[in-house]
Amino acid sequence: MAERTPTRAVTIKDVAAASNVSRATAARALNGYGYVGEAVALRVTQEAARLGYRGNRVAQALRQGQMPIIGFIPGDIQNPFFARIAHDIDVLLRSRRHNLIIASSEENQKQERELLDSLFALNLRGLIVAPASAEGNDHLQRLAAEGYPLVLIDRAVPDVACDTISVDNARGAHEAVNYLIRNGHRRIGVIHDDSRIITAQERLGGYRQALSDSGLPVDPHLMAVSQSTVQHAIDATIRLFSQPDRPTALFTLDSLMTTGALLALRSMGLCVPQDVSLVGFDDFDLATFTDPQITVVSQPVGQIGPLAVQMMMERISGGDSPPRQVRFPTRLIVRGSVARMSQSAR
Amino acid sequence: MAERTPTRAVTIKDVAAASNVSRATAARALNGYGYVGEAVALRVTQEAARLGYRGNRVAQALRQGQMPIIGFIPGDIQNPFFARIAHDIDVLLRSRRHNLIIASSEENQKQERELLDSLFALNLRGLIVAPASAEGNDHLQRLAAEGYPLVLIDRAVPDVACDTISVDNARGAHEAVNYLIRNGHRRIGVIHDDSRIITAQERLGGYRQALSDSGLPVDPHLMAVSQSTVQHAIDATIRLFSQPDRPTALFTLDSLMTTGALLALRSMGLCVPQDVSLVGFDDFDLATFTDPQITVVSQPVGQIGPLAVQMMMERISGGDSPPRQVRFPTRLIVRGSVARMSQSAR
DNA sequence: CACCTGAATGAGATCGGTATCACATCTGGT
DNA sequence: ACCAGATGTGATACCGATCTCATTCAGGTG
Repeated sequence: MAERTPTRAVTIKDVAAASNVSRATAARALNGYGYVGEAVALRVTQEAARLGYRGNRVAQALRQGQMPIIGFIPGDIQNPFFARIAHDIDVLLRSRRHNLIIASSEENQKQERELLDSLFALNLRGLIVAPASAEGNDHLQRLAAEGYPLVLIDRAVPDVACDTISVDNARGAHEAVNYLIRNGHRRIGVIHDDSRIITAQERLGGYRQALSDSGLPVDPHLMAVSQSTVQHAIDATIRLFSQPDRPTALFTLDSLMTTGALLALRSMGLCVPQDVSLVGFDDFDLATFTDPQITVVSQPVGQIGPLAVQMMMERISGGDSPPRQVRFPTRLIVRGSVARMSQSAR
Repeated sequence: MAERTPTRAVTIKDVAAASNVSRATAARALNGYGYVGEAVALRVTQEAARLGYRGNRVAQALRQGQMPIIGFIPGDIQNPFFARIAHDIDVLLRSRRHNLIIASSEENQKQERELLDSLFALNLRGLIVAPASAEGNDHLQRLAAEGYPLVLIDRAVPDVACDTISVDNARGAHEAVNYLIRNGHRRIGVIHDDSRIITAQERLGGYRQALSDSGLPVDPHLMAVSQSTVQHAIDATIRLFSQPDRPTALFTLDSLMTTGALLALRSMGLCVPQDVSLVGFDDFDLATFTDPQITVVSQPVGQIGPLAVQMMMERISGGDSPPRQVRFPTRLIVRGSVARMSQSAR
């Protein structure tokens, strides 16, 4: 049928020639605008189908100014949290005839800047970003100020006026720690990371606040610095629980740290929840896989992607309403990893 | 500084005007080809920097025929196996100044076809695909025949002549089942799926072959049909182990099924490995998280992405050597989930 | 019957960058 | 002094699709 040299694609010129009309008329027939004769329109569409014509998106994009593509810069695509969101965004965008480019910043702001530049140069329609750092976001600020479609997810940052979707980290952490306190715990350890990721800062803030609200001291000996990897969390947990007067409960700031803590506690021969109670931030597969299952603060992962896409599409189609800042509540899922402290043990 | 209206980007025309040279000269200076005077070159690059000029990739792509983008169609981006590969590909492509578009087929061939079309229309430089089905791959075949840069990963399919990277599924499965046999097991169950994914078929083939090689019968009662989800695997496992003469060992064809099997066995009060020995195909986080840890057939995940990128870049830069078909060996990682059958128990 | 309106079409500009070609200038060798 | 070749620069075509503008022709109106 369609006689095609291997390398050359069918252009609108070919269709026009095959239909004995001009390029302009062919374009009108194929895109259905302006005046086109019925017979001609039919002929053109048939020829297009016969030749296997597919419009060249690049040329269209040049004319119209942009590619039908949205960029997504998550903190780390291998993190199930972001993988899930990426998947949701991808599916929804596709249903709106757009594509998604994913480029992971690997929690590195320098890389984030580079990615931003490189994606921006592709003339995408907009960007969805989970900023790697709470500070130094002038690159985002500039984009937002220019009115470029930008949606921030998971991590709100100050001074950047754009649509933002985040989670109430402070309150979630507060609730988790408070739950431990209500169960009689007084020495509550925390594995946190010293990075500039704002979610971690907010969660640590919630931990501190919960302690002070109950009149408990914020003891530096109970706070172990880690990074957001399983291995670092293992080390930090071991450090924390090798102390003479060790915590009776532990709060971990994300799922990787929770995993690390579990592995470390097991290697130290400490049982959850008999020896140590545990609450983690962010729900994850493993949490229901252990025995007992882990009590966690869960985030509404499934709502973030869809809302991000909705906000993005509104921006793209010219909505210039003031930026929306949505903050989802978290939910404490009580499972079996917290034991009630007896009075005597305090 | 750079006086920019919000919507209009800096073009090479602006740079040329600011430098008092023609567009052609500006282009030469910025891309470093042809003859350009030293002083002029300096002036142009400085003006470009001052104005914040970023080349328009879309225009470049139109001229040169393609976008500096590779497409990737995995079976399921939420599967850690593919997430890992996607990440590797992304990092390597970026170091070669390319971007990656990921579009998950969700193991659905129809969707795969649609994605292929939609990505193809974007004039990408090439596609990396994990075909959803072993059959009906005329869409891939056509692309390969045209000489379009195409690399198939994880799943080799017959009749498509292009670079392919896969894993020796049959041999891996054979080795796993053989290991169970050597440990005295005779009634070895398998959870398989009836889908058209070729890896599953090959692994099931290895299971069958290992049994026949040892003179053991292939008993349909020992084979439970599932799908590649945790929930389906749970059901299949329960069915399998509710029979009167239940298996003493179980082989699962992928990590999701292994997870499901573990959950099901626990819910039935069966202990691994005392009551049932278990070997799974594909290593995964959970496997080292359980007690005892699970013996698995591991695939060289970390090698697939890099090799795929290498092959792709060779194709893009015009290499027209005959298609390479690389098949990686698997490795049996012996951990604690297989018990030796005593003679008496047979 | 001149004039207008709407339908149908083609010619050509345009998007931003790149590549070819032509023109000018300069150098050095004979 | 003259020409070949190297060097620097601008004009212009081109990639493929779209859109504006001009043109043509049919039919209706005063």
